[in-house]
Amino acid sequence: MALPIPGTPVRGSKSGKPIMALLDLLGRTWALGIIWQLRQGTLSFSELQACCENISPTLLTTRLKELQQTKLIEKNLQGYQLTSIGLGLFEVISPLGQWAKQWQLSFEQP
Amino acid sequence: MALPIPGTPVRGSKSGKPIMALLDLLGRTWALGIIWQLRQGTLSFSELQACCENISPTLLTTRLKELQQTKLIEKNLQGYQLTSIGLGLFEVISPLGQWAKQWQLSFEQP
DNA sequence: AAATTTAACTACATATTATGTAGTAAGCTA
DNA sequence: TAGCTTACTACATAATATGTAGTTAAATTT
Repeated sequence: MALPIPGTPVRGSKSGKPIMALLDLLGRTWALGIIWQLRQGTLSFSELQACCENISPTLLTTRLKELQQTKLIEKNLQGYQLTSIGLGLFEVISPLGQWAKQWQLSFEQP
Repeated sequence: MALPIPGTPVRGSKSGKPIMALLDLLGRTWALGIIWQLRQGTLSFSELQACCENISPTLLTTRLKELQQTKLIEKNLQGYQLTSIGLGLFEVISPLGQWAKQWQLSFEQP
């Protein structure tokens, strides 16, 4: 699938509205999970693979490339880390952790 | 794929950490897009289909069921709307709209 | 009331993505 | 140099998504 670069046509928006590009990118399997796992620093390819419940190396390679090309992560000598842009994204989505705990309660106390 | 209910094993976490269930759910094609489109009220099946760049009816049906079962959306006479839980989720992710605009700038001014 | 239209789906064949195993390449380690 | 380890790539199989063509039921028109 074509990379969802904001400003270009993506799934969900021929106009390339940046939010649509973002939702396309984050909606791809494991993309959010990878960003979440990198929140505390660098992880190597195999560490990421382990963190992400043994995501297949094929898909991990694909997602890492996409996230690099969209400037959310970058590679360093030790592995992969969030860029400053990616860190900014994580800060936006980090409240999801707390929200998810509340969500869980609605299944336990129906 | 099994529904990602927090507290049960999901892709990414055998322990069923609620954040992992959430990332699994939101990482499915169009799930985030559907939530985003419902932010301003009720949309019918066909309105959603149109909003989501002609998502296939098969997949829209599947996602609507998943999002209902995970309590994020509900059906009413006019169509589908966010539940109060789903609205809470939208409020958490709504800053993505503004963030995406900043993200776009990094592609225009490299 | 019968026929037509419309909205909301479902079925299914095709196409695209993801998985999982195996293998390759490059850089240490002994 | 021979054997590890890490980081991938290749590829066959399996799971998902798409797109077209129905089907069903309710509303509207005639």
